[in-house]
Amino acid sequence: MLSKKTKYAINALVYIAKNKHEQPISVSKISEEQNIPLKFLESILTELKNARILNSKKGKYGGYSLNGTTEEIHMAQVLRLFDGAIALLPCVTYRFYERCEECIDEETCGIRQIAMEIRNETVKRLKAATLEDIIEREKILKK
Amino acid sequence: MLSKKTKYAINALVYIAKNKHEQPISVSKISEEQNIPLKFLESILTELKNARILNSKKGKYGGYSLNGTTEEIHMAQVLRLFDGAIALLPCVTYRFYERCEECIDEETCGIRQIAMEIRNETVKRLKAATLEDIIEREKILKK
DNA sequence: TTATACCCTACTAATTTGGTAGGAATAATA
DNA sequence: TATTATTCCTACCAAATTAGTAGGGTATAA
Repeated sequence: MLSKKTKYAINALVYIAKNKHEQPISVSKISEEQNIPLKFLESILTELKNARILNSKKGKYGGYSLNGTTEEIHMAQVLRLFDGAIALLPCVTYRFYERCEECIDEETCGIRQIAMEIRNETVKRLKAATLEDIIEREKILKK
Repeated sequence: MLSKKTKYAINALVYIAKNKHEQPISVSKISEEQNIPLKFLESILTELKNARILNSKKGKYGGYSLNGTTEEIHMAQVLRLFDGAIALLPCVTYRFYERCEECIDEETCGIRQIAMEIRNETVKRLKAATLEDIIEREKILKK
């Protein structure tokens, strides 16, 4: 399951992407429009900024804007940032590798292979889920 | 990520399946062979019994045996039992449906559609991952 | 210079995870 | 029938994670 943090982050990013003509957008605006607790959202956007997914501008009329195009930013990035590894097992992740303590032989572990196949498929789809793709899907669904 | 409970459960099931000629098998035997804390494993096997995935036999020379063939028992069942929903969002699960509180319109939510596609693919693969399949994969990997 | 924003450091309550402890009930066998 | 090996049942618990809140400090445009 995605954490609320991840869901909030994606919703905020999609919102910013949809309103790119009026950037930067303030936290309070996003908070109101997207139903996200203000202070919590503040910390989320700070993390997105530190990860260079967003740009920020301080002071009056400041706010956040995308750092990159809507085709470059995708769900896999956001998910890894807030929820960590995407895979079902720590031993099949690339960035967050860890051995399963209870595992007797990683090389011949049957569920490891299955977890790897699922991860590959999932990551492929999450990378394809760019902001552009999400917005496009919503347009089609609205018809 | 799979919880330890789920991993322990799968390892125990695979172990029981591999040794089906000497059933029933006691918790202590599985605990030793599979590196799983005894008391914790006890509670896991009780849950598997309550879910009718295992049979139990009380008293001396008692223990657990599979309730069903190795082709019938698969990872999706076990995962749902211990970790709940498989999907990334509560609004795309069949058995554990819940609305996302923050969601503005479920019908036109772009990430919902993506989550649904990922769930379908993942469930398909987890259902194909029967005990038989896991054991077969391990045989091939050992060569 | 003032109002509007982001930035930073703490704190916290509730839930989940990964167990442990102790004994009662049951069944095989000597 | 006593012993022993096993499952079954209830209760407890510590650590980690999640989903926030509180309270200012700091930068900047008008």
